[in-house]
Amino acid sequence: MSSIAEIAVSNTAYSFDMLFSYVIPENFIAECGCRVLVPFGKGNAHRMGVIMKKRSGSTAKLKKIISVIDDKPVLSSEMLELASHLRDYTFCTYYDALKIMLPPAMNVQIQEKIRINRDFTGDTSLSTQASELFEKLKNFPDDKQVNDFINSFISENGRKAVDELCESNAVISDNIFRQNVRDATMKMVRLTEKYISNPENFTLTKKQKTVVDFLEENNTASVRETAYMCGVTGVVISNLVRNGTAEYYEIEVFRHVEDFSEGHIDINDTVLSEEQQAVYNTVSQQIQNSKPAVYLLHGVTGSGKTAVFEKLIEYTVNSGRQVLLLIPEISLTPQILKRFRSLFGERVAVIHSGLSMGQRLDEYKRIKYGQADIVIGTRSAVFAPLENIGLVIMDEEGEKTYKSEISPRYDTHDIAKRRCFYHNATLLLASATPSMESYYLAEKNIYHLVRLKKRYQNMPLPEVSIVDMDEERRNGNTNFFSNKLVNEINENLANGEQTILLLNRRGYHTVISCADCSKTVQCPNCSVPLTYHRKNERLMCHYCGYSAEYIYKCPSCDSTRLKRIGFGTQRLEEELDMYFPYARVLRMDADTTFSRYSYEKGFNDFRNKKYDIMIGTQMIGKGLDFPDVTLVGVLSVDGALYAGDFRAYERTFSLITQVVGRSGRGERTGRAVLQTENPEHYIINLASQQDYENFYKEEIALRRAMVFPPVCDLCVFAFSGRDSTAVQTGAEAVFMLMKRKLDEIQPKTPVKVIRPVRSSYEKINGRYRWRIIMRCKNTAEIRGFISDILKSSVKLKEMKDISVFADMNGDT
DNA sequence: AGCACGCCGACT
DNA sequence: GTCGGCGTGCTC
Repeated sequence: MSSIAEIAVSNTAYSFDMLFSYVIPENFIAECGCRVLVPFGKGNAHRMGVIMKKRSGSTAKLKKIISVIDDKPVLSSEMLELASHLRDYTFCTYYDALKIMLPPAMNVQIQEKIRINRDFTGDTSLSTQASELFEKLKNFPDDKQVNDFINSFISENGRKAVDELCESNAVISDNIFRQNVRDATMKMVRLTEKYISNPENFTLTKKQKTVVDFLEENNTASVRETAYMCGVTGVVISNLVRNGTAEYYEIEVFRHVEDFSEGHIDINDTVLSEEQQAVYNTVSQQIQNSKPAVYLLHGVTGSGKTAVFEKLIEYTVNSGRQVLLLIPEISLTPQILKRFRSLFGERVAVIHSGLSMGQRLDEYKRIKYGQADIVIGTRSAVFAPLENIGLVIMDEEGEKTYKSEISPRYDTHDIAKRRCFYHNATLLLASATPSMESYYLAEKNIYHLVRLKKRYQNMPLPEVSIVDMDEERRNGNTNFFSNKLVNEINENLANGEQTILLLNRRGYHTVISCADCSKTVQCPNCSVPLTYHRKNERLMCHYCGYSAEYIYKCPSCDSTRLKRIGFGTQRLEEELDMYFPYARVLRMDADTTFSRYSYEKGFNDFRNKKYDIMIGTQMIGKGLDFPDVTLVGVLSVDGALYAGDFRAYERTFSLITQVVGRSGRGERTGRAVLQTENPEHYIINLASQQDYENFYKEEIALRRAMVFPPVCDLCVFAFSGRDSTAVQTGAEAVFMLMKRKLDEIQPKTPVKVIRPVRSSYEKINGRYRWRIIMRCKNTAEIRGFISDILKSSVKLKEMKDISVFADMNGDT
């Protein structure tokens, strides 16, 4: 008879996280995987928990479960086990690990409501504090006031007396579960009728006036957008609402997920080429074998990987098993969704962050109850509650969005692999530019490598020209556009063909620099320069959202000789105007990010040939399929090359390869123009030839020589805090601790700890950041060491007010 | 992270 | 004499 539950409790710190044992009261039905409510800590505050294990044993001194939330488990035993794994590998708490497996709507908040038992007839055994409290409570006329009083009583005196009253039944405690239902709406603001008819009745401050002017011009906008455009915080807007000038209302967003299908498409209309068929045969054979295996599909851009996926998915679901298709980012690949809904209809469930909580919950249920056997989604969809997986596909597997940057800091590859192992399923990783990690494992025959070498229908690869911008300058052209690129664009315009222009993000931003002291204007909260935004004529910080008015005087030396530098959007605009005055140009700005579906609209308009040229950053270079694009220009490929971290070459290669691959996907051969200051650079040359194999050879030699992943693992210990020297001191104290402990344990695999350094942006959001990088092998022993360090570092006095986390193989 | 217990200074 | 400061240790 098992009567004890081992429970993962919410809101524990990593330093004391463990499974806590509670008694399951006899009349409770509480299975593993059910959510429960438990008393926790000295104050017995109510907390959420999930039952991880059950056992029998002495129940002495254990607290009791208050209530069981689910009558059936919400998490399978596979998921519970996966949560423990996640905790061991990513150094998070049990509860954090469990939380990402559930849709956010299931992450309920508990609110305790206490009401008085009017039938209670006194109890002489009550302590004086409890009976005094009870006497006071009796004087309140309604439950609401009782509850309010008790809450303030608890915060002043603790819950001892209240619990006593609960125990003796003098008051009754109910737990209300509140779901975070901020569902699918966007907060909008508009001027009131009252203001519009009599504006003279209102007195406005300067900032309020800005907002009102903006609203008069635009009628209505989202609160976020209004704040952004006017350079104010939400407070100004809420003041306007309070004095009756403006009003809030809500509109529904993200509603378009349902209507994705464009009528039924028959999968039999998809005909595979010989090469595609060969890949299909190999992988489907493996799925039939029902043995866990990983395949790496390296297919050149435009080789028709999606068609192979479709056939494999059909094969898998026809054999009664389920499929998980993971994609790097949903807002850039709406066509994939459309396509799969049209092919497979209601069997497809979609999980991504753009859905409302209600929709996510619905999709989760459809998967859980077996109504959907094909799941498409981003990173977190790898935890979809499928119970009979046959195939997991990771499209564009080298994309960095597959690595979580927030706790739990997991890598989707690991989770997918583990789930495939559990389900005897096949994992198919696919990319035109596989990650070094995956290709390395394929080379070692741990993964099976399959290839698509030809473009679909044997279309040739784009013809790539590399333009030396240095030489261009020597010949007197100091503009952003080389003569070559201008000629190519003109040719496209004349032929009615489309062009994509790619800028690197760093250059795209304009920063303000002083001609006298040569300092840039910095964000007061973050150690990054403020960027100039053309749209609202303000200076903004991309890390913390700080916004300031445009300045004309250098903050350091008071000089007025300020200049805008960077790949000025302004100048770009002017040059576009000068060279291509009649072209229809679509700009996919970073500024547009606050309405993510404006991307989609933009892409659709571009696809429908409403524009001749599309300009944007990284994001337009990946995964999109525009059949009429025959020219791709990269204005400068250099920025990414010198990003400074060890993955810079890999990312540059991938970016160039992918963007060049956007060109010539329809019937006409594509061209690409790469502008660079380093025309001889091997990365650029290899990428222009789409020569992944040689890139890999060069790069792996480098990684071997320098001892970087994939030949070893890198664990980053990231420190942050409000005081800059305290963060450094904390990091140094932990560094000493690490050295000492390493000497003690003498690990079996080599470990090298590099002394603390400032993070590349030292200050973000007012917090200073330092890091320690550790070269190691990700073994159980090393993970134990990391966990131990994290737990013991919170006890160091130097670490007071400093937070630290460990990230295995994340960004350095 | 909270929360209680415990040991030293300024105050009616 | 006591109220309250925040150092220390624990959380089933």
